[in-house]
Amino acid sequence: MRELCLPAGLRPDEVSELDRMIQKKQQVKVDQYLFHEGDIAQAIYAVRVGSFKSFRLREDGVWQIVGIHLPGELFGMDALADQHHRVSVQAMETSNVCALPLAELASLSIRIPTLGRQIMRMTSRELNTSYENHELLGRRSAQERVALFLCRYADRRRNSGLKADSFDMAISRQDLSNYLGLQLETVSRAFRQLKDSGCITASRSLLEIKDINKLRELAGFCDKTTDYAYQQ
Amino acid sequence: MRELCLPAGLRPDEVSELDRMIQKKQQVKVDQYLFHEGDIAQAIYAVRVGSFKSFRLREDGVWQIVGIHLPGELFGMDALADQHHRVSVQAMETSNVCALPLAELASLSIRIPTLGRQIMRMTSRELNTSYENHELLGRRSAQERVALFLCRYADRRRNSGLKADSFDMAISRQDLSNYLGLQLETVSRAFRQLKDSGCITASRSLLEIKDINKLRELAGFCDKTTDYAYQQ
DNA sequence: CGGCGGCTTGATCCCTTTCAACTGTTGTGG
DNA sequence: CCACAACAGTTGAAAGGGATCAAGCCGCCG
Repeated sequence: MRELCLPAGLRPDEVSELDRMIQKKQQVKVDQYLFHEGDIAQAIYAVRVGSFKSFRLREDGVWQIVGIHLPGELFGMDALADQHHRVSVQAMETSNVCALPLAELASLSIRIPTLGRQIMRMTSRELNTSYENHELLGRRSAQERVALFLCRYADRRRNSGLKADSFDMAISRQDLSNYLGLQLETVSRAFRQLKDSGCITASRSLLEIKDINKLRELAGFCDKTTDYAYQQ
Repeated sequence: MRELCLPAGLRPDEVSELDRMIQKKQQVKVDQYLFHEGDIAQAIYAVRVGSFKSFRLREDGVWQIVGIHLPGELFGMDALADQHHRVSVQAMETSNVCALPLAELASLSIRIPTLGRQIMRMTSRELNTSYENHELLGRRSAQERVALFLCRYADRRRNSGLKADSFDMAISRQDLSNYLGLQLETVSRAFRQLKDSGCITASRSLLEIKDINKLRELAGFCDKTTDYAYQQ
């Protein structure tokens, strides 16, 4: 827990109190569900290792991925409105999460006001990410979407202290295309263009960013994420 | 303030304490800014009357509307992550808001824990709305987007206690098309199809929903918003 | 090795965009 | 009160980009 951003800003004794509260540091496998849409919420979750996807399912079986969660980020706050989850969450690779049980959270956040504010901050951050996704999907070409996604994905990895110029994307093309509102084949073609223009190399899942500036340019330059960095 | 959903769940004395805190009940005109992207946050806002749009601006002058706020809803929580607003907000018609100054909010929410939780709830709700927007933009035809937008817009009006079957949309076609990630002309044509199929009538800004079921059907049926209503 | 699944590539079609003209409404000033 | 400009929205025709359908490729695992 200590390496997560959640405890940032807490006093040492508060951190250890929080540490005791953490129900379990679960190990989860690929495709394992943390919870389903409609479930009564038990906890919110902090990613330690790996990555997760949030998605909504329609009656006709069509699903839409609406969020991706990397180490250091929180998810499950969708249920804080009415205790019901509005998305399902699945691990995209072998991962590791902390579950923060809601029951204990309520009492604890009275004793540690900073904790509640910290969760509020992380939720606000997730809201902004979702707003950015809206921007990503609104009136952008396929190439721009993919390039912009890669830029932001790399940025978020960097924020989480992970390698950002060469890494293994746990997201399948299937999931990525769904997330970006495109067809699988279209994403594949966009990758080809990016490869041909020399700003990335990509095999099945290993991605290498060769020229971040060119990538940003192809993304339709609009990334202000580093203008005023998130404080924690 | 009393008619807003924010005080719901508070004790009467807490409500009056909150009432005293409310800085001012501002009257705002069309296109008036509440704050700009990048601003240091002063407050979060509760809509009393009218409607607002949140949007992000790119360096090249292209903007993207990422949120719409109706009476009873809160906005400005985008700044709770790091005190900087990540969107700009403008009134879409003559409106009325309560500003909840952040400075006082911090101290007050310690005395009234319910208040903080209520704001958390509203933020979670906004997050879900944004997730729904992602779903709206991902792989949907123009007609589906417009129809689904109208369904949800009507639902949200109903939740706010406003007329939901016949009303005046303050959103211009320009803004609506931007929000939906479509071209102005495309939205116009989608409206025509919806009119021709008999589920709505629409003049410049007056909209009338004649057949909500047919509208839902054309939206590609996927609206689960009433499955488990938001508790307040 | 053989087969499966994930990904790539190609060819065609269709929906949305784009460009352009038009309609109708609002509002202003003579 | 009408003329006119300015603006918002509608409609049409043509072009382009992504979707769709269909093969083919390749890495992986039994």
